[in-house]
Amino acid sequence: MTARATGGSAPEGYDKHAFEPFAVTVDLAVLTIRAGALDVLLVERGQEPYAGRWALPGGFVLPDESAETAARRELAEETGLADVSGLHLEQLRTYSEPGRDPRMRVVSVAFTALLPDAPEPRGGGDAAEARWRPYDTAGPLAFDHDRILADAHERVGAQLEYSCLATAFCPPEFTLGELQQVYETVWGGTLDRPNFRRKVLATPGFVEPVPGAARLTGGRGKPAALYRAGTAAALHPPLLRPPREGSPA
Amino acid sequence: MTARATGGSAPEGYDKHAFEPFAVTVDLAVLTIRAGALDVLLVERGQEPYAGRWALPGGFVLPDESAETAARRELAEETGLADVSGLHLEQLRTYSEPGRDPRMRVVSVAFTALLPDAPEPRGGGDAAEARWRPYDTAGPLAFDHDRILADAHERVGAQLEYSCLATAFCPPEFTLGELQQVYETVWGGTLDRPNFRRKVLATPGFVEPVPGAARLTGGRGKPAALYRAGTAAALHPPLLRPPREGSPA
DNA sequence: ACAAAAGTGTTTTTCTTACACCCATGT
DNA sequence: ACATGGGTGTAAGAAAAACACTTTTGT
Repeated sequence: MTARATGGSAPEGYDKHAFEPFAVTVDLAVLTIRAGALDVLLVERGQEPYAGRWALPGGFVLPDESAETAARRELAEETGLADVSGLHLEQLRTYSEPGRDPRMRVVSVAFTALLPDAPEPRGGGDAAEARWRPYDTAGPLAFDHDRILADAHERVGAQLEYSCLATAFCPPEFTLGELQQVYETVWGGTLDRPNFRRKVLATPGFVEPVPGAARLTGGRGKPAALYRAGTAAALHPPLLRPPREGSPA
Repeated sequence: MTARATGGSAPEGYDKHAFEPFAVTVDLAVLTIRAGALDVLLVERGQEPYAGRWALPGGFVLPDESAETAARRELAEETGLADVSGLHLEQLRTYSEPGRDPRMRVVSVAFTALLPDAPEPRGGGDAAEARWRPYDTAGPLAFDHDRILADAHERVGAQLEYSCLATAFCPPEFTLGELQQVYETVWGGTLDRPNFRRKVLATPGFVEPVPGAARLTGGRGKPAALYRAGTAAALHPPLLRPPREGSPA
């Protein structure tokens, strides 16, 4: 809905300052893969509450912004990247428990952002310190950010199954080995290389080969072919996570 | 994030009434299946803007409520159902475009709700009129509710593939034919009954048989066995939508 | 007897899986 | 030579799709 009286409790006259206001913010779970590990961007809090604790980057939605616009602005500020227009940014969900910020009523729209390479954050804005931290040892975070981060991880893991999202973790040109590493890092297991390769190449629009020559993978081994992200968004059929031991009947 | 100064634009002193407030509301896309068609709950607007137009039910989030709590309260008010505690309610996403309500800044957290049978809405609250409308002829709705409704439909359709959500459209005890109708109605096609049956029964925890006897389906035909919703939440492997003609390469 | 809906069986095809194996490069 | 990672092939098994067929009810 939008502003309209229901339930007999909400104002109809729109006296904009008569009722208890909600602050609306965005929180960002910015994920990347560095050295084969899933990392998350965190900022150190300077003041109470949770002073000295790490938190997800974020900030207020300004009066003329949508949450998406605010999220992209914050992403640029916190990472220090010049161009964030091509980066993957997606709404996760909204957190609105009354007590989640002890000071006032704050409703926060959370986003997940996926980055390919990972330059050290430039610590823009006024954030005391911004830094990449391994996902596994990120917590405990301020506020309800542990939960937000866990939700983000779960969502990204699920999206890898049925969307082409994995390419968002890769640079513009990448090898199939790098793409496979994305899956293995987020899912936390290993995949069969020949089968992974077949599935990816059999999905139209997932990746497309780059006409140029092959590249070294970092020294050893046969040079790998380069691919670009394709035009497809969905994966049909999906690339299912290998079933964990013990879960099936 | 939560209230914290970033980017140099947000207040740090928390003068709760000094800045332009955001109104926070919930919008509900309440879906059900009636007579083999997908129906959505709509309310008729009494005043401007969009007076006389149909809209999704919803309302303000009260100062001590989470968005989820507000959504369930609105659901009870608008449907007139005595007990909405068991009904499926899930956050869809948040809509925050600055111009989506011409009067003031309204950020709305949208939810999807799924109902089994469908009593005519009792028009609780102050909504002038509440009514079930076929999904296909629901629009055009007020505000950005066409978009919200379309997003809800897409989300529910996708969730049928990899979750046990379909049982939320069914009464406590149902036949496999009814369950199949849910899929066919939401997806808009036909499924092969023997194969559907096998897939459902092969998925542990999706449905479980009711010890009692068989029931008539409405007159003709062999009485069908009754099932209850199982304990599983996810569907492994998923029940994939039949690919539409023309989409695969 | 017939229509309608539930339920079972079977065959064909497709996809997944688990490997074995070769290729190209750096040390 | 050999370790390392890229890439190809293939045979066994599992799953999905298509369709024929039987069962049980109401009219």
